[in-house]
Amino acid sequence: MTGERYRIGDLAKLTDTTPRTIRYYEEIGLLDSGKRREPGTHRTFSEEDLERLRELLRMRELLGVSLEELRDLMAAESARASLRQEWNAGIEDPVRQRKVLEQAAGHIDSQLALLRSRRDEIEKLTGELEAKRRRVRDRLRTLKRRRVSSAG
Amino acid sequence: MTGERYRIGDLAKLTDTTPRTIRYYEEIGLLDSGKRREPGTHRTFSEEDLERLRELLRMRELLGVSLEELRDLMAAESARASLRQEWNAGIEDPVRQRKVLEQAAGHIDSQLALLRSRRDEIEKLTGELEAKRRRVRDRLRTLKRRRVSSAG
DNA sequence: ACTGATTCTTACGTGAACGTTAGCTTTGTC
DNA sequence: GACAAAGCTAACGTTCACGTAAGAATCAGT
Repeated sequence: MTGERYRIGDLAKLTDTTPRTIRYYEEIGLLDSGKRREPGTHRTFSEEDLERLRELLRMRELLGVSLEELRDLMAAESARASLRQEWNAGIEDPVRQRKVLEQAAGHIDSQLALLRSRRDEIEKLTGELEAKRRRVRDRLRTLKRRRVSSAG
Repeated sequence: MTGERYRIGDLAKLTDTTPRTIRYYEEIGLLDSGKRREPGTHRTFSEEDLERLRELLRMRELLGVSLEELRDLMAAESARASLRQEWNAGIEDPVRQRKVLEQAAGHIDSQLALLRSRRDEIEKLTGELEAKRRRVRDRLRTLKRRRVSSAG
């Protein structure tokens, strides 16, 4: 019922990072795996923790944002996580649920906006580069013709 | 005929950076403005230098690559620049030209490949996020219906 | 030629994101 | 319960990409 539990080294291998990175992310508040840990014991991670870490690394890699920006960006997951916790604890206040869900939706929207603007910039640059490549290829063709005509 | 010449401060304002950054880029070999500079004189930049710097900053911002990777990626511009120099100097060896142009085309292609893969990753993540947003919105709707029916 | 603004080189400082080391404790296995 | 493997905290080290400061030189306008 509780599912598998990963140790920090396993998690590191699964996400292709290092234990140090994971501890650091916890240190700056990107992961809260340490919160419900009994004092004097090792860290343990759930499947959800794994997914969150994967998304963190992906966003970071793709958008090149700082870890601080990332913390704000990923607030949606935290909200959903806290909701799930309350859910599991049996606290089912619909007003509170609405609030959390709306917050999550907002965060997801801002993530989407960022992704879209980034994609647009990339496509613009792609178009410019394609034009540049056409120019280079044109000049290569011109060069070939000239060689042929001078050789003929 | 030689066109305008910018001083480092002007260039910095035009590209929204600082003189320090420009000197640093020259220091690590991203810009070669210092090459043809008379000893004991200030740096001076051409329109082409401006364009190259703009592209550098753009690629860096968009792809989040390190300055070292950027140097390899932008080798196309260097090749084209060297070709133009030879051109202006009257050296018009078609074999050499072909080589340089083909090299430039190759570099542009690798830039394009990187941009495309990046765009694909972004679109994949976008799709996943949109699905997630739909799930959140569905739950919000469910929540609203429940409130209405319990109030009715 | 003077002068104020800009630039020069050299060198040390800085923040982010970890790497590495040291000494100790916890965990899985026989 | 012994023992190796992995994890823990605390602290210092490192790299990248510049920032900042100092003192001298150069440049643009008069």
